Amino acid sequence: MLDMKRIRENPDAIREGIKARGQPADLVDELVAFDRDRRTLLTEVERLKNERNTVSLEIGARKKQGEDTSAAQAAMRQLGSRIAALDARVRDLDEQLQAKIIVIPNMPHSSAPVGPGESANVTVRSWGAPREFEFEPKGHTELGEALGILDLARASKMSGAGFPLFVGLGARLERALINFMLDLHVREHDYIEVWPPVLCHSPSMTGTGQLPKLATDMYRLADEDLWLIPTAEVPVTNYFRDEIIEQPLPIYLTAYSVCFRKEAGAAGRETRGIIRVHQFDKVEMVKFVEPGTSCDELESLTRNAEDVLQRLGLVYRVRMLGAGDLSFAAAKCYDLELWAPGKKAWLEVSSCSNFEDFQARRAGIRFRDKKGKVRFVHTLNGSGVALPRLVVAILENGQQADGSVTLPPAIVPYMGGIDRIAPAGGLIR
RNA sequence: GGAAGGGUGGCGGAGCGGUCUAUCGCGCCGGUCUUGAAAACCGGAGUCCCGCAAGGGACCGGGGGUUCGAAUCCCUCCCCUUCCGCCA
Repeated sequence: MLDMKRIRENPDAIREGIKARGQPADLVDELVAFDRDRRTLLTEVERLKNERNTVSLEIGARKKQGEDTSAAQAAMRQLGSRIAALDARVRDLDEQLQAKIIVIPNMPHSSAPVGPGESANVTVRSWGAPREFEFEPKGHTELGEALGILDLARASKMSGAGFPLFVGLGARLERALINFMLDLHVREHDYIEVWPPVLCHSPSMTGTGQLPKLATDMYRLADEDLWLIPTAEVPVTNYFRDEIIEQPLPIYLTAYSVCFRKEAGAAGRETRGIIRVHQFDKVEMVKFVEPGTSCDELESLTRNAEDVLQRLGLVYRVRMLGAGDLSFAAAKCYDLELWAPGKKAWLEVSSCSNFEDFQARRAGIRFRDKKGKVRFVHTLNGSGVALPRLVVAILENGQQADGSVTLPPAIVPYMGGIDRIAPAGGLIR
């Protein structure tokens, strides 16, 4: 959420920012008009309340003297109904204002390139060289099913299309990767581990910016105000919702969680395999930092995510998103994309974003600066990293001519010493 | 799911119709003293909104009501704690 004062004082800059995202900016003018009306009414009703407070106090004093105050009481009763009417109008304007301001996206950071959609995205660096294959590399679905570690047919029997089912060493690989990533962030990157709820209510979803815009992309329980989280960003960022953080910043939190997404707008895209699924595992990193430091913190957050990929020896590139491709709440974002040689495509496994004070304002997350003044923190988060696509890259990169898959050395200790998955036929341990 | 008790400033905790301008304690900030710190003493400070300012208004879990006037009385919803039931 943007500061209303900022919109009031720089409407042109706000309009520019929204247009850079490729969205219509007419809401800004409505907002400015509503805000002006609200302040006029507010000034008026506050004047009347001051009068009521003063006179009511006098009435009390005069009654003690035994005076007749019925005339004054009648006048105040009338004033009271005027106040009630004005209060109702102010509240109405407040609600409309809130409904409008909550759907205005964050302003793109000045360093984010401008251009429609994905057109302005740029590769800022890349790591590793794609492996040369002496045979035609297979896709992860074929590999996984042949190895008996991925069973999409049975998954759909349980839950319908779009759900992963890992079996045997596939399930173990999933668990090993989660542990590997959490250990890395906790032991070497100074994050504190959190194991959060995967159902969150509307205030939390609004706090991080999933609501109201993404309501149709999320699963919701039928009888309660609870949603299945699309990312651990939601519960972990809301850790400090409506709080003034009393401990020193920055604070780094990391969490594994399962994530749920309807992918409603993605019908027909990536339907085969586990590249786009309704449920997936992810390790998330979240930062709460002082405003002046958030740019640098985004760089180190991104390096933390890259570290996962480098230790696994996977080829990747870092893309800086243009304004047109930024998510609703982000001011700046780097995507990490893994090379998948079977699919011959780059797969997004992490989005590292700086939200500046946009989420903090919605969620009421504040701190005291050096002068003791209460201010909004800046929040950041990034995947560190998302699992299904990571598994895709590991399978496709590690595949051998005989159909087996060699695992990255870094994960072998987490696999109990197993460094290779070979086809065995049937259910195997 | 049932019963009881609670939600007050960063924390603890008073207040139960009008000097509430929300007592007090802890913690916090500044100062005195000290080589430095602690202690002691003195002083300061809740959050949000409107206003150039002076100042004004709102906020005692949320919403509604009663009243000239509500932290205080009434209704309602939410949350927390304890006990019972069920349960991984």
